[in-house]
Amino acid sequence: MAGRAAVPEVIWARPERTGRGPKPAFTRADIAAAAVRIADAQGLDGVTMRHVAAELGCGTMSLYNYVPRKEDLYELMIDAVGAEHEMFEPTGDWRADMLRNAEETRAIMHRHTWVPRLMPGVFGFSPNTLRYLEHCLACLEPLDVPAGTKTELIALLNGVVTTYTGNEIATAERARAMPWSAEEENAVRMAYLGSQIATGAYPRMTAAFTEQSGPVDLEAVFRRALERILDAFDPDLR
Amino acid sequence: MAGRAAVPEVIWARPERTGRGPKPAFTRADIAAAAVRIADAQGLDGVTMRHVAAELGCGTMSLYNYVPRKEDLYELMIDAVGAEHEMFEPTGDWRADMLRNAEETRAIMHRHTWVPRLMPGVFGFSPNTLRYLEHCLACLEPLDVPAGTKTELIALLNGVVTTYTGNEIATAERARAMPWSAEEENAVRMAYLGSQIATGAYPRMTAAFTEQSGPVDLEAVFRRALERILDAFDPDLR
DNA sequence: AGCGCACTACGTACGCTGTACGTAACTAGG
DNA sequence: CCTAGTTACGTACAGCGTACGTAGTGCGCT
Repeated sequence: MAGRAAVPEVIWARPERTGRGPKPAFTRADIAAAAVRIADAQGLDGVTMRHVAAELGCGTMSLYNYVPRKEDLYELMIDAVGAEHEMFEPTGDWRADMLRNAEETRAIMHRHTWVPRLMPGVFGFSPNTLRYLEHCLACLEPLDVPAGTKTELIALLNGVVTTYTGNEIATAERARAMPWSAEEENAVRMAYLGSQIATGAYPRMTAAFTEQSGPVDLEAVFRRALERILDAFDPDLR
Repeated sequence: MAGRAAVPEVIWARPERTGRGPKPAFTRADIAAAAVRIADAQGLDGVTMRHVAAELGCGTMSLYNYVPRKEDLYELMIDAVGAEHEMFEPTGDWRADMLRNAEETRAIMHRHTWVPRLMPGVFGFSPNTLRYLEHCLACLEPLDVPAGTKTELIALLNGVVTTYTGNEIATAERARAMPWSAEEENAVRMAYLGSQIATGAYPRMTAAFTEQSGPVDLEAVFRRALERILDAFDPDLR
């Protein structure tokens, strides 16, 4: 009856230390940093409670004193890389500022390629997430639309950045970590795609594929997508 | 040296049966259907090789005759639900047609709530994915832009649909499956958010939050996002 | 016709995961 | 000073993906 309550927890709401008992050996930041280090070096699958504990030099189960569930560890990681955002002074040009924010997010994801895989699952408003949102709203100050619309712009832009950069990274990662080379992988997939196209069942796709010359420039596609989204919110263009 | 080659495989390129030996007990469609049934009933985490095999009534390792890696099972699943797309006759109104496609994708995802979680990882061009792309291109026939731009439109739209519907589902799922109620969860999160806002560190967020009255209508936000993206590609609006 | 081999079927086993639980050491508050 | 709340962490368990070995089956070739 007086057992531990089955109550939801937001890790950010839980105090970092409580005063009684031995002093905690680590801070939350230590733990996040260790997990990020592992994820950067070995990929997200290397982030296990055992590995993080070993990286910190403590027993596996000691981690659970700081992080009640593994999911919370992920939340710590996302918050940690959120600190890498440069919260620059808004210039007054909201389009340029938001583009800069987007490019920076993309750069962070390329530094920490596990971020896009983690983003969808992480929901909480961590401290650095809140700081970033506030910064985006500051950049959007000159934009004369309701606050709700600004929120929608930020969400749409962030979603697209995550999706696109995630794709870029997935494409690049498939090369690494596989026992075969990127060329082989591509060759096999393209051979299959070619065989499908050759059946004539997909005439329009065939046209689209043969029309394009050379490999797709993913970065250019990304930037065009950003511009288009900004266009869609720009009152000067309607 | 003459061991099994470490060569990439596209499951769709691998023939479904080869004529020699005993007849396979299942088709790929059987397996996909079983996996989808489990995922619908128990969630994606219920989809394990053991469970799928049990659902089919065969030994766990027999599954590996049909599906070399679990990842391929996921690809089968995505392809299976792709068959639920209605490939209607294009009306000539590309905006309306693409909106219909997007809404249908959203409906499919709400029927199979595990799809958004799986989408980012699945890369291959499965038969039904190809059919759907072809159908989208057919819908975009009246749109007078280069083929590459059409592809970008489709990708952007699909990405947004996945992201938004994934969010809708994640929000709804958090209520289920948790040992606490959605109200409790929300209360705790909102209490934390309120405490953060109360610090005054995020004035613009505070304004945005207090300005809005009532809960956010996620579906309306979704539809606005779609319209904006279509706007961005509409030559009649530039 | 009959042999051989490619294929299906599947039990066992291994290394790994998240984490529940119990116990020992430690320190701040009453 | 005592005691209650913490930290620390070893052990244990259920479950995962899948490598490997063996037995049975039936098509294709000689």
